[in-house]
Amino acid sequence: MNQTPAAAKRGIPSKTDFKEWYPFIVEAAELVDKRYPIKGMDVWRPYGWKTMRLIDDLTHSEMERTDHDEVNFPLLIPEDLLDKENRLVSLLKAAREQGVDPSELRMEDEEGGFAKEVYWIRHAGETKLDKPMFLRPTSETAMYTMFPLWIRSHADLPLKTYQIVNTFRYETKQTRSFIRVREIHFFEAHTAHIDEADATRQIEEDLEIVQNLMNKLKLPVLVTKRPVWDTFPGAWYTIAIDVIMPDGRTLQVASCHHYRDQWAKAFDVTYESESGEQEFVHQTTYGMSERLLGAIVATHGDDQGLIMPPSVAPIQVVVIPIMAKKASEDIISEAEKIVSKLKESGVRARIDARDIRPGQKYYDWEIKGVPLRIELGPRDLANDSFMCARRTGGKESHLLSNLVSTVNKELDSIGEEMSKRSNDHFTSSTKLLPNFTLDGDNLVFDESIESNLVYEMAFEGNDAEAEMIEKSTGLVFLGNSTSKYSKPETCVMSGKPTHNRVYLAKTY
RNA sequence: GGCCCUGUGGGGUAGCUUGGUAUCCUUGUUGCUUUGGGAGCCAUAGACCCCGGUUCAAAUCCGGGCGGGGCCA
Repeated sequence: MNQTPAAAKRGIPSKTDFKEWYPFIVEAAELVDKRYPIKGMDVWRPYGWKTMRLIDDLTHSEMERTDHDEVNFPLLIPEDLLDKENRLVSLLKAAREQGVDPSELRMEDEEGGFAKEVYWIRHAGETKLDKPMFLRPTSETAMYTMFPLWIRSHADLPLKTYQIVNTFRYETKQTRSFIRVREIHFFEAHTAHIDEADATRQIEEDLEIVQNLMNKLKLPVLVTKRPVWDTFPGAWYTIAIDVIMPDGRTLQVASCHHYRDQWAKAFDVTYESESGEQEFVHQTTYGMSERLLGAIVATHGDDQGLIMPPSVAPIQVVVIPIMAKKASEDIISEAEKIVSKLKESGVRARIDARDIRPGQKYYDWEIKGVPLRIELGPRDLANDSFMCARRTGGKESHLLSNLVSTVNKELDSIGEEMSKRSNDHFTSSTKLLPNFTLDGDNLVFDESIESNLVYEMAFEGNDAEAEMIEKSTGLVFLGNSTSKYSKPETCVMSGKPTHNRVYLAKTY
């Protein structure tokens, strides 16, 4: 592909070569430093960490809005609690495979859950620990050990908690910054409810929160109920939120689990109802991670570097003084005034007064994706104006007297342009599954299946039919979309009328 | 989980087949020049992943570890 001179200068690969582009850009924009010598554990650099903190801020305020309380649990969990979880997961898995009610099965010791991907602590100094501990891969077991102590009566419900902490999973697969890591920057909300219906309402609230966040981050998403065979065994059902990456593969950026009372039974989380009975609570969880940042990088970036959504850009406006030999002090002091005015009005702005050529500065801030650049030189000063260059393209002069309102308008229009671009990509990446004929267990398609697209179809078939589709296309079922067909469509396999809109994709 | 490839200044690379003096670009620093509104030039700094083996001699060959990348289930 053609590279612009700017991209060639910095050695940025073309975004069409996403496998090269992504790892290059996360380091070149100084989000992370991958040179730390442990696989899957990158160092967050200030610019990347600030961005993540701003994303977390959006999460915090959504949690606040919906009356969740923040907690902070220990990183270490004793071994016996994992056994408890594993027994539960094995039991539920077995029940699902045999198609029976979990309560009819006995709990047996069997490997399951996260057992194979946890980091163990077996020594303290030279001393072997009597009770080994592990680093949390997620906090269900830690939290549900405490929930019974906190929940006594129906008046204690609903209990809505969350935390943003690091969790650890020993990934054996290839790791990728933000997308697959071993130390995860994890958001997890855990709630307990009086009954199944109230837990279901919680899931609905979670999905509303997801929509609010994604609107701010300018990320269009697929919301699907995962197929049974792909649901976490501890969950009754899972709703997942996926972003379509530039190569057409999907990335799961959030998920909500409805646990019903399955975990409550394993951890004995009960409350006394109004009628004085001991009842099990119904629980949900909602999780997200730095994958959100990965999705932002991948979705919005271009051949020149990142483009940060104004809502989470650590620097929304950078002011570049264009010096002239005689007037440079005037120009710098005027540029500083602009920055402080913007800061007062709540805009994240900074000056770049380094003694290097302006062109170099432009490259630096473009690669970091600063949405708006203000240039201030002698010509502008003479006209009481400033130059405004959008990272999404375009550059105009505006009057200094309208500084704050102009900047806010420009930031809004950058956000709109980003939405438009990401929606266009989303729309053009989704296609109806082509017609096919059956040849034994194999589907023969009229048109070839593109690996860089997400396919949509009406589906009401069984697991065997789903497997045939997966094998023939090389894609996997994301699940049933939460936005169903308004009128019944014909199932591609069984021919039955159905409202189920199903998505197929290659996944990360 | 299985198989394959790979590791050279801060970043990207040549050299490895056939063992002996490490190449070029970029970045950093310094200086010059330029109409400081997306320049050019001088000088300078900086590297063979780690441990072991073979050898007079290892970036190069062999083994292991760690790191990186790819493919399959």
